[in-house]
Amino acid sequence: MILEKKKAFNSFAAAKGLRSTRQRDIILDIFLSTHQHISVEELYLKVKSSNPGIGQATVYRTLKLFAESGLAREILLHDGQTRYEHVVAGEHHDHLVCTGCNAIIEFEDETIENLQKDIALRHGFFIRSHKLEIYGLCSTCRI
Amino acid sequence: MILEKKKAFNSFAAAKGLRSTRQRDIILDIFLSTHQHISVEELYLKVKSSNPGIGQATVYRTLKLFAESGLAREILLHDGQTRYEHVVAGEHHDHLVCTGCNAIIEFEDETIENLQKDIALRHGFFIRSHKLEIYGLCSTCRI
DNA sequence: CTTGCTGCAAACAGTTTGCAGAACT
DNA sequence: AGTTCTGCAAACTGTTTGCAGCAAG
Repeated sequence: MILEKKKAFNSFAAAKGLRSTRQRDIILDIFLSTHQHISVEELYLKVKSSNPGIGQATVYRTLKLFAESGLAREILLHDGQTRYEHVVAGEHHDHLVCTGCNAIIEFEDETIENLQKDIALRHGFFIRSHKLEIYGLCSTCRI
Repeated sequence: MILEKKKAFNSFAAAKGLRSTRQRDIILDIFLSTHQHISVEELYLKVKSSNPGIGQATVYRTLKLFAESGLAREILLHDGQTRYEHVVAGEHHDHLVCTGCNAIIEFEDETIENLQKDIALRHGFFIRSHKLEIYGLCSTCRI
């Protein structure tokens, strides 16, 4: 599945006339090996630890490309950092964000997705994407 | 209703031992007179036009107070500015955000709210607040 | 009179950009 | 060879903070 994602990005890159570079490969590998919701800074540190030569700006630029290619999605929480999560084709998950321990629990609910489509339809709105975040306390922190 | 909100803020201020100042009154008045989703910068410009002496830092600080008092809510869209919206007790609305013209359409859907409660229950999660944003093109921009 | 609040400017954090050299095709 | 990409550092943007003076209680 990681291989598929790499192929997907390569097609995107080819279609846009982008070059295949060592840095992009490395950053893609590391991004794909991470868990969800990594911040640019976190990813940059990971990248730097195995590849000290790679600059922060490249990581920023590359993540933007990933987002553009549909491989990743930018998410904004309330900590002042842009985070990126993996996009899994045909699947969309939303987040329960614990304000106690910052844990993020993912969930998916088809009914909610369908209701959103109804709402959009009612407003003549064409949906590109959406984001649902529920803030509160997880089972551990609520005690 | 504006008066009620002022009273609510004054109780909050009193409870926290905050002082009542000319600046906070002015900023509160202007905030309450605005429409939804105003950015700090926008509000600051409004404030400055009628009260040139008031500084930007005060506006930032005061809006944070409003959020803390439950009168306003911070929202993050993808334009790099923190915005504040009015909190209406017992009501919660979500947003359709047009990426074409930046229009924001509000909606409310009780079914979605209830589904969220179900999901939270299933995960042992205690909900404090939530945020649902649907991105796409509004009826004008999709043409 | 005491303490909190304000305005200013400087500091800050995250992100973007200009540019010269390196790397891909 | 011709372009795109990279790394660096500087620039930028939105926001926060330190501090001296001002104002509320």
